[in-house]
Amino acid sequence: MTTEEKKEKSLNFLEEIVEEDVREGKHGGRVLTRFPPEPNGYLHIGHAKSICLNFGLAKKYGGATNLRFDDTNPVTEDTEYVESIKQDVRWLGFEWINELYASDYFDTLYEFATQLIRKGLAYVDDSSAEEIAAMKGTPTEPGTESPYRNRSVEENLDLFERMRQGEFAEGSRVLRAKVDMAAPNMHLRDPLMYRIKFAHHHRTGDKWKIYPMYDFAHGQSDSIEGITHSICTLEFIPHRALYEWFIDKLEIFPSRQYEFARLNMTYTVMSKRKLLQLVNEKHVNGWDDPRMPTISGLRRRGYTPAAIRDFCDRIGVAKRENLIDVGLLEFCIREDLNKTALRRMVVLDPLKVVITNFPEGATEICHIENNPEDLDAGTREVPFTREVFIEREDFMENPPKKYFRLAPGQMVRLKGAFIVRCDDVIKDENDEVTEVHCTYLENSKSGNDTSGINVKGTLHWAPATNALPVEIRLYDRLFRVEDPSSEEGDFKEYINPDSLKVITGYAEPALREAQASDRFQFLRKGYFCADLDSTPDRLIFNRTATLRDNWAKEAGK
RNA sequence: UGGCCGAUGGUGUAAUGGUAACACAGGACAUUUUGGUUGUCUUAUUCAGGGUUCGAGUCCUUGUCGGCCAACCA
Repeated sequence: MTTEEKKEKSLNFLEEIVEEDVREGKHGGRVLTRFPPEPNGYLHIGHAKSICLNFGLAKKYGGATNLRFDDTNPVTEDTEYVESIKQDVRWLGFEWINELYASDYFDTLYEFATQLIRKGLAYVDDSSAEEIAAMKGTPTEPGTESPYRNRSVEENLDLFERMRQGEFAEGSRVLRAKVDMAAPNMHLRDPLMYRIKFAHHHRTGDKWKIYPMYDFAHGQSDSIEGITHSICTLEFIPHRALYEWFIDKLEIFPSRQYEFARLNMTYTVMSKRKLLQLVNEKHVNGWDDPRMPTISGLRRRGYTPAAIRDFCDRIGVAKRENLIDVGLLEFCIREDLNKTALRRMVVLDPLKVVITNFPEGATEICHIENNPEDLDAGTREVPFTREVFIEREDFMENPPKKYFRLAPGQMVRLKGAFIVRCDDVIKDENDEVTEVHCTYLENSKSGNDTSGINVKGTLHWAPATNALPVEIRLYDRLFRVEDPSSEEGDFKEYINPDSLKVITGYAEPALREAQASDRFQFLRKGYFCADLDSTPDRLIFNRTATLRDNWAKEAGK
């Protein structure tokens, strides 16, 4: 992209805000963002949108980005997730300036809380969870004040300190902010700041018996780090008033929160809870199952970081709810791989073709380009023999009009080799075609074709004699419906039972070299990626995406 | 029936008071030794009514529709 084109692309609303802040010299023109995952699950494509936004915004305006783990709830969080998150962010191509943890601030946060108590803005409440919920009121009715709301500063300080010491049972007391029990915004009705939990924390161990809530951790963490623009999703809009209340009362660095609409995508689910369920209930084979919308799933499926970044760029950023067509993601990976993936020929559903006029035992070496989009990728050798496999669907005994493939009396080119004509069809007792007999045109070899014959169709093929069997995993969308979450009943009822088909394909010899995570275009079949479990003795390929298929559309009409 | 956020082609995103743009998807044609790629063309009176204005997708107002908010989750 030239600078001129870049300049012409209009800014999204967050870029406008940051650009104006920089122009006005807010915070001395400094921009610091943060990506704040909770380490309780794997990152998905929706997080990728947030990552691209946070890191992209900072980079564009000369700033930097912190990676901060929002680890304030020890019962759901784990270091396993910390590691996967770091790996995924790096794989996407981003580097943080600081690796931080909300738990690093537990001491400071405790001090902040006592400040609020001293100011008469926080109190220890002995009510039970049920009582607190009942006193909260409803969106249309104001709440009622807790009987513990007006304890003295001294008593609150004492009780809070004893909560920290672990003197009280879990759930017996909480620390609440004293805001406004009648506020129309429910989050302002004396929100909880701290709860008692005797849980082991993945970083602070057993040091703490009390843990801060999101609302008393996130904004303060932003402020401590000097985050200038704290970007989150729409559901946090009602939290913003509280975010600002704490910063105001504590008189700390004024980070600002901005909200954008999270990514939703067709034929999948995006909530961590639902993804966890798919994993736990074995509907998929783990977080990195290639059908999952997780970063690790997409990676295993064969997606490239560049394609995912391009996708995030194309979907844009706004504040309205959206449901992005998964077809756009597929477009992005096809566009990337079309330019870079080496071509190989693999027959997924073999039909034997005997070239009756080709000498038995003979081999004709064909030199075929590795990538027509990139001639620097060179060529490879493919041995042509008397017996080859073609795709079963590439032959029809009684073809419809406009069928350019093999049929009795019809001619096609075998890619990079010869033109062949179908002379005979061999069938078994069930009337199933078992073999097709052809003759080849000796003077039609690719590169020095003097036959003068032009054929409409070119088929991929593989030599049958020393065919290389490979395992192929054909992935399809995980759900049968566009938006499983909005359907009646349990979203799992809409799982696509055919989302994975495992077959054996027959490959040309050059594929033998494939290493795990190598990506290829299997000619006319799609993009495939050697699976993590693939070995030289047992090659396994995951289908990343099919090719566009205009014939399938035409035939389906 | 409280508060907040939003509404532009099938899907997304733009147009920042001056006559709806771009991408994907869909359709048509051309090119092609991948029915791939590529190229050209094509698909909208901006949720509805009222108002301000010479002029409104944009501002005001009312309504409609959608989303979010009453976890000791984040």
